[in-house]
Amino acid sequence: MCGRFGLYLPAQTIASFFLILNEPDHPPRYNIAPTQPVLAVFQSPAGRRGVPMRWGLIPHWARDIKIGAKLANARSETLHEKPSFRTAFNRRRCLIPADGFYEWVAVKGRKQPYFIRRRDGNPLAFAGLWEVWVAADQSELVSCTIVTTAANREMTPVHHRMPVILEPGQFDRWLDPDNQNPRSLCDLMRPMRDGGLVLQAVDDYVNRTGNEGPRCIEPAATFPTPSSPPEPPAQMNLFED
DNA sequence: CCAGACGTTGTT
DNA sequence: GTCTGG
DNA sequence: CCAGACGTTGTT
DNA sequence: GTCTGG
Repeated sequence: MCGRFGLYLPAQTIASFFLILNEPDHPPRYNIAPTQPVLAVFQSPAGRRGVPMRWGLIPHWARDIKIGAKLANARSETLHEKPSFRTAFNRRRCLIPADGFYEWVAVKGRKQPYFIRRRDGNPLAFAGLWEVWVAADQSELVSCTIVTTAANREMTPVHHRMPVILEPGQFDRWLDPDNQNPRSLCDLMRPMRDGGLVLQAVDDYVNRTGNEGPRCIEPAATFPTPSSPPEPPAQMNLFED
C-alpha cells in the first residue's frame, strides 16, 4: 500500500516530467502523511494542471471530513463498485507525483522503514482519484486517494500491496475524463514492471509525522538493503491476490 | 418504507 | 448519492 | 503509514 | 484496544 511518501524535486522538474501547464510551487516534502496536502495532476480542458489536494478522499456525500483519513488508498480491483470511489473513477482520475514512498516491515518487535524509488531516478506517478466535497459552510475541499494493486517482485519482500505506478505513455489514457472504457482503464491497474524500483532501509526518524527533511531518507546504519527477497511474510494470505 | 453504511491496511 | 439490511 | 491520546467541568 | 491527528 502507500501510507507515507516524499516529493522534494523542484517544481520545474515535476512540471516537465508530467507535462503540466502550470508550475505549482510546492515545498520539498520528505514525510507526507494522510490528511496533508499533496500535489495532484489532473486533465483540465486547457491541459494538465497540478493542484494541491488533501490526501484522503472525502466522498461528495460525506457528512464530515473525518472519513478521508480512512480513504488514503483505494483498491484498484474494486474501484468500479465501491460507493466511495466509483464516481471519481468514472470522471475524476489524477496522477500524484512522488520521489519515493515508505513501507514498514515488522522485525523483532520493531518496524523498519524502507524508502522505495524508481531505479531510473525519475519521479513516480501514482494513479489517483479526486473528489470535491462541500462543507457545511459551503466551502469546497478537493481531496484525493492513491490506487493500489498487488506487489511486484521488489515489493513482495516488504509488502503484498503497492501503489499503481503509471508510465508517461499511459498518462493520457488514465487522465482523459472522457475515457469511460473500463477495460482500457483496468488494463492500467497493474503492478509496476519487475526491476523498476529500488529499496533502501532508512532511519526511523521518518516514523514521526512531525519530522521533516532529508534525514527521513537517510540510509539506516544497521540494516542492509535487501538485494534479494530477504524473507517471505510469515503469514501468507491464501484467499486474496 | 427508513436507517445506516459507504474504506484499506494488517493482524489474529 | 446509492445500496443494503431490517 | 505511525504516534499519541484515550475526560469532564466551568470559566475566560 | 481503538480512534484521531498528522
